[in-house]
Parts: sequence; structure tokens; C-alpha cells
Amino acid sequence: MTEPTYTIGEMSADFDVTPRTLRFYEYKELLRPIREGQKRLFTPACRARLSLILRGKRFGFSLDEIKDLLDLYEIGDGQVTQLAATLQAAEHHRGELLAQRAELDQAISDLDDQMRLVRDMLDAKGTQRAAE
Amino acid sequence: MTEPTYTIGEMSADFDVTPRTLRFYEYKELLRPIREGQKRLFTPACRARLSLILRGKRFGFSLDEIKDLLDLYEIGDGQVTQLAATLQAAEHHRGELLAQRAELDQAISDLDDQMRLVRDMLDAKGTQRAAE
DNA sequence: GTCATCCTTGACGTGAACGTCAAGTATCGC
DNA sequence: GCGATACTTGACGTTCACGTCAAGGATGAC
Repeated sequence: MTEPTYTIGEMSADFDVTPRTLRFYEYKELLRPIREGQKRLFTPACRARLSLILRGKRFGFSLDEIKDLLDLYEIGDGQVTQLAATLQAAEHHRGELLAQRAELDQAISDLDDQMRLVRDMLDAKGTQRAAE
Repeated sequence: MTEPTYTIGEMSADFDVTPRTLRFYEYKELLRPIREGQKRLFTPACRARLSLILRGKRFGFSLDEIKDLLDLYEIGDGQVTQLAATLQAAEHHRGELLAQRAELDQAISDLDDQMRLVRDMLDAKGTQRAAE
């Protein structure tokens, strides 16, 4: 069973990005599709990487930051020191994600407070009108 | 007790942004400092808004999106329809934040999986060397 | 063969979010 | 009064993340 491959058109349709974006990510060394003649062929591994890239973007990371993070998911059975460094970088990234989640929870809680306030105001206005 | 005010220099120092950034946010109508002659004076309310702006940025929102969100925290005892609309927008935003948190949890979980993998590889290499 | 379709590599354009001068004003210490 | 410091308004420059042509190559349908 040989790995399926995808053209740039299929990829852009599947992930809702333009071909230009995919070429740009390759130029930025975030993706490394294989070549068949001139054409790019994207592998399942490419798709996984692209998923990570898009997720990173949704979290507000820059492409440069994402490029570094991608290495955390690409372990080429390297040296022990290599692996240890990867692990440490991963711990660091994990810390950032946890901090981001904490801040996100705070944001949600703040919003909830605000919504409660607005609801109270609406209630007040409602009873006010009902009393007329 | 009158409200304290802050110069643009104090603000930029406190929030670790440049004066240019604060002027830019005013130009974009994200901030409305009061004026004393030529000079801008930032109020505690401005500081609160700036906090929200910077938080929004960390979550990957654009300044335009943030501008809309700021209105959710600025209820000028408007009309009932106004308040109701605000509430609905807030619900929508809340949904987005919850989705973002879910994705963040997934990202953390994925990273944990990956770290476990790396640790296993390190263990394997360790016992391998120990057996020599 | 040729037409359509999809791909390719340049190369220049664009919007967002500021950075970076330049030139002038206001205030404070001395 | 005078220099230092902090502020002001332009106005042009920059970086990131692509968008948008232009010009051309490969492949399949007819």
C-alpha cells in the first residue's frame, strides 16, 4: 500500500487555502512536498504539517514561530542530545499553551461577567416597562 | 477623589508598547484618551480597554475585530434593542472563545502525545547505551 | 492538433500593524 | 533665557502574509 498524494489544487480545496499560500509555505520551508517533474505532490505528512500550521495561525503564532514548532513533531530518530533539546523546547511550548489557556479562561469569565451585567440591565428595563 | 490620568509615555512603559502604537490605536478608534491642550491623557478606562486590546491580539484577533469586541464591554445604558444586540454579539464571541479553548486543549493533548513519544525514544536510547 | 484545464515560476501589488524620521510645541530645572 | 525632555502631527518606510497578474509547460478530452 503506497501513500496517497495530493495535487496543490486538491490541497487548497481540502484546507481552504489558496495555491499561492501553499507555495508560500514551501518557500518559507514550512512544507516540503515532493516533486514529480515540475509538479508538487503533497503527502499525508504534508497534510498533517499543514493542519499544525493552520492551527498555529489560529492561535496567533507567526509563520516563523510555527516553523520552529513543527520541528517538535518531526523526530528523525536523532541523537540523544537532539531529542533532549526537542523535549525541552516542547516543554517550553507546552508552558506557553497552558498560559494561553489560562488567559483564555479569564477572558471567558470576564465576558460572562459582562453578559450578566447586560442581562441585569435588560431585566431592569423590562420590569420598568411592565410597570407603566 | 478624581480619576488618575497617565501620559502616553507612562502608558507605553506600563504596557510595553510604543507611543506610536497608542497613537495608532487612537487613530483606529480603539482608544479615546482625553486631551489637555495638545497632550493625550489616558484614564483608567483607557487602561482597561488597552488590556482588552492586547489580550485580543494575543488571541489572534485583528484590530478591526477587537474594535467590535470592545463595544461589548462598553454599555452606555442604551436602548433595549441595543442591549439585546450586544448580548447576542457577546454570545457569539463567547462561542468563538469556547471553540478556541477546545482547540487549544487538543493542541496541548497532541503535544503531550508527542512528548511521550520523544521520552520513549530517549528511554530506549538510554537502556541501549546502558547495555553496552 | 487544439482546446481546456491545471500546473509552474517570476515579479509586482496590497492591507494590516506598526517603525522611523522630521519639524515643531510645551514644560521644567537652572 | 536656554537647554533637556516629553509631547505633538505629518509623512514615508517596513515586515508579514499573502494576492494578483503574466507568460509559459504538461496532460487529458475530443
